[in-house]
Amino acid sequence: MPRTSKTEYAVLGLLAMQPMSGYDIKTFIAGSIGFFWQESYGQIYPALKRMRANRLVTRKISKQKGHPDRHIYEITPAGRERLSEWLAADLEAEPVRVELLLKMFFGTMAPVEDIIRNVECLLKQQQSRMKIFNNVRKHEMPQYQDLPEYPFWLSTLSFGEHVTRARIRWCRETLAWLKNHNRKKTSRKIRNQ
Amino acid sequence: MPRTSKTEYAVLGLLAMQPMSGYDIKTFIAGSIGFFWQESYGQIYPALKRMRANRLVTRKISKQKGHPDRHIYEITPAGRERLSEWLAADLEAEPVRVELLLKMFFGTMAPVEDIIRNVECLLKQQQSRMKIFNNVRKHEMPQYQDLPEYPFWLSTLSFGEHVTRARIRWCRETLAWLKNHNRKKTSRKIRNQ
DNA sequence: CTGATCATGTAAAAGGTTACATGATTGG
DNA sequence: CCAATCATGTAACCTTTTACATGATCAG
Repeated sequence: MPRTSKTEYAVLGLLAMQPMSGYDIKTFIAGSIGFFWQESYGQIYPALKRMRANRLVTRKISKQKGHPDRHIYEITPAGRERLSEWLAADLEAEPVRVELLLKMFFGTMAPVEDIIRNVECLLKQQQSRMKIFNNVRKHEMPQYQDLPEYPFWLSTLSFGEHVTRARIRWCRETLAWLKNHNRKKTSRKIRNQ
Repeated sequence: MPRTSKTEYAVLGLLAMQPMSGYDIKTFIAGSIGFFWQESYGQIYPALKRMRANRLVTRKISKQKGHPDRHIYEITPAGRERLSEWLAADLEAEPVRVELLLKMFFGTMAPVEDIIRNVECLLKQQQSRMKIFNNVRKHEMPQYQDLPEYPFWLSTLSFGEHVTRARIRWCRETLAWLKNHNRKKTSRKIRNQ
């Protein structure tokens, strides 16, 4: 089991759905799995090159007038094999880095207002995420209802909703005590004057 | 506002608590913020070197018998300034990559058993995380109760609990339908024989 | 006429992990 | 006696982002 980069698995998976160009892959990712996975051209094109050299994909060139040629990549049986191996393999624990929690941990080193602003910032990020999820669930998901992929796609959305909801709740709770904390300090200051 | 690497902020924050060696920093991180932040020696030592060159920290050498000398780093006023700037700065949106969701998205390309195993794997990871949180909350946190840092440290723990609980719930829900899905397919197979 | 979209890629830089090199002490 | 702990750091490697280079078309 050769340890291929995760980018290659993402690309193989998409190509297993249908043949695509590097450009298509980028656009497709942004419009579907973008909320939990992203890739840049600097990753996609070299990955396609490597995988072609390793016979996991083949390439066809489709000429166009005006626009540059499209390089269409197709997955090979060896590519599907590699994809299956990865899908069957056990999940490794992923390291996480949450910058806001680092700031919270050092919370006493800054004015409470700064920490409040940071938590509010996370809250806004998560709320706008939630709005997107709501929209996708109502207006985009129904069109896939009859595909066999539908329940799997829905489950990725559901994961996003669960985690985002949890983060929003934490932000609200945290803001409540931070503001209380702030109020107490302020009134103490006033008393001391 | 020069954009320093996040490692430097983590290190500055720890040094603002007390002077430490690179080794101490590594050990401290593992035993406190390890669940949302990790650093390797390959990051810490070069960061200390850079920051010393930039006068954000100073170094004292403490001789020991038997063991190698300890290089104790102390934060400077310029270092505290840099730390404050970061604490006050707005949070940037962080890109995320969740490998399990990538697998879920391609769920129809693998036997359901493989997907089930993956979700169970995540569930186990999250459950063992939750056990650690429970332990920390009951047996480690109380000793810090009177420190001004206490509520901030507790809030980082609470974040972990919220998100982990959400992920555990998602795993349970997802396993329920995956197993149902599997049962239906199996019985169909049996009928077709 | 200006900026977005279509379309390919490369190169440099940043960020991070793992392995290496060194070597005494301490606990099982 | 062997493995872990203490303690410093570097080097090679892998991954990822951002900037660059090129250039036509199309919508406002």
